[in-house]
Amino acid sequence: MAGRSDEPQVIWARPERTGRGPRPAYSRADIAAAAVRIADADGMDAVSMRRVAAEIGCGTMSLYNYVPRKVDLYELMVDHVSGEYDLSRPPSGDWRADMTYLAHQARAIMRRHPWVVRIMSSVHGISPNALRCLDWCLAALEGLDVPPGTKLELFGMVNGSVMTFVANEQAVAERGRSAPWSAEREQAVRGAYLAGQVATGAYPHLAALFAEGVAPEGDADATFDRMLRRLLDSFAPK
Amino acid sequence: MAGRSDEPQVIWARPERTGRGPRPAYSRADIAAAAVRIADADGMDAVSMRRVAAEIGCGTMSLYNYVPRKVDLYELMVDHVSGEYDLSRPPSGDWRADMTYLAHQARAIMRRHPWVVRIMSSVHGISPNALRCLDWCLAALEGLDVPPGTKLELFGMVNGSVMTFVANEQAVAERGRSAPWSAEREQAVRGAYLAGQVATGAYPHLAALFAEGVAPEGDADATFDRMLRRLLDSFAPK
DNA sequence: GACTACTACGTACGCTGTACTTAGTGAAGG
DNA sequence: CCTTCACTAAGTACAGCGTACGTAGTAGTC
Repeated sequence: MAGRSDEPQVIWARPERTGRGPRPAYSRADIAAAAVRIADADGMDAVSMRRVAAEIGCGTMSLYNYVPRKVDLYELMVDHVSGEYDLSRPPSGDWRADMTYLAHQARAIMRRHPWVVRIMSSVHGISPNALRCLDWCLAALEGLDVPPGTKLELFGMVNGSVMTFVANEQAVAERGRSAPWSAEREQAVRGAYLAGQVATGAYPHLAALFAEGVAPEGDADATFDRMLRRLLDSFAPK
Repeated sequence: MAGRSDEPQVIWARPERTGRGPRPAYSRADIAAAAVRIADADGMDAVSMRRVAAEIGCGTMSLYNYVPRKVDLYELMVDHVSGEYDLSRPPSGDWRADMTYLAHQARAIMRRHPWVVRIMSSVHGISPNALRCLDWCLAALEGLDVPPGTKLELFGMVNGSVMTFVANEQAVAERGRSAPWSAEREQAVRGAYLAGQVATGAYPHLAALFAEGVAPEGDADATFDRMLRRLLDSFAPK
């Protein structure tokens, strides 16, 4: 019977193996890896239960023995790529540097697996690799003299801000990719629309910004670091 | 023919009425209102093209004359609720207070329409009401002496952070709602799982946090304001 | 009045998540 | 050792999705 209703809702609270009956043919790691492979190759929309089952080589419904619901598959996927954090070296003692190190890795992971940002919000954040990451973070913040709750807030805000930032980056990058014509053409249409709206006079301050020639916003990496530095400073103003 | 491929990808760049042919029977506002009504009542998953079409009283495929793709419906929905921002009074002159005012409204809107956070990331942010909001924000930031690009960054970070915060709030609230048993039971299972993981000794610093008795995190409103204050301070440290 | 862009609508296709059923397997308890 | 039964594996089926496409009718433009 698939998806028993007296099971915990969180997949991590389910033991992977109960010890009774035949040995499961696949591991959670196998399944996660397969799903990640599909998402990397063909995008998140290509990740269906059927497709993942086919990828690991079992029947569609057999997959439900391992993954009771689709969202649990998301859990596995996010945990799997969270394993890409390199936390082998212990924190340096400079918590700002350590948090920056962590944030840069988070951004790198999200760039390597763009689909992560789409499913991250539906994930519980208590998967093994999430806890591993949190623990390293707490170690890094040992020297920071703030209440424990604030450390969790810091962790959450850094993660959230990185996600928001990358989501914006992706949105900008995506703008044209799906256009039937070239990206430039679509960008031009957007620009023309915006210019038209501004020209109506309904948005005077936005018009002023445009007239002033809004900054070319420079390097994305620089903007990212600036954002991050601001955020960290806000927790311990010097 | 529905969904012509030589049309702009952004619905806002499409005129609502071209002047040729029969007068459209419905307006974008009608459609947006209908979709919002459904989402408010039965959740985002209930918002399908069929259901929206039925709600406004037309055939399913007729809706595609107004809304070429599903994501465009999202645009209409987000713009519609963005109309709930009260920007009737001009900015006060105190940009921190004004941004706080804006952020509180954003949070209120997302609490009134929980589904917004799920679709907000797939939206372009150049809808009429988004521009109206941005313009008010720019007016509020007139007194802040930073480059124009930084003002846009501030707007983006505030919006993004509010979204992240509310998404977390919702995730916590949702944790138990979908459980077959009571929310407490599920919470207990989660807690037991976490305790078990911590007890393995794999997460020493997390264990220390638990042992120390992690702060009960107090009022969510207070946490929100603290987060916001930090963010604003990070743009203009006093 | 002819033309033509537009609205309106129904049918149909391929896909989704997953409830339910049946059969077989192998470790645990007596 | 043998019975028991929780477990794995798989297939079938269903309700619903987004939307491509074709057809018919309508109302502004030349």
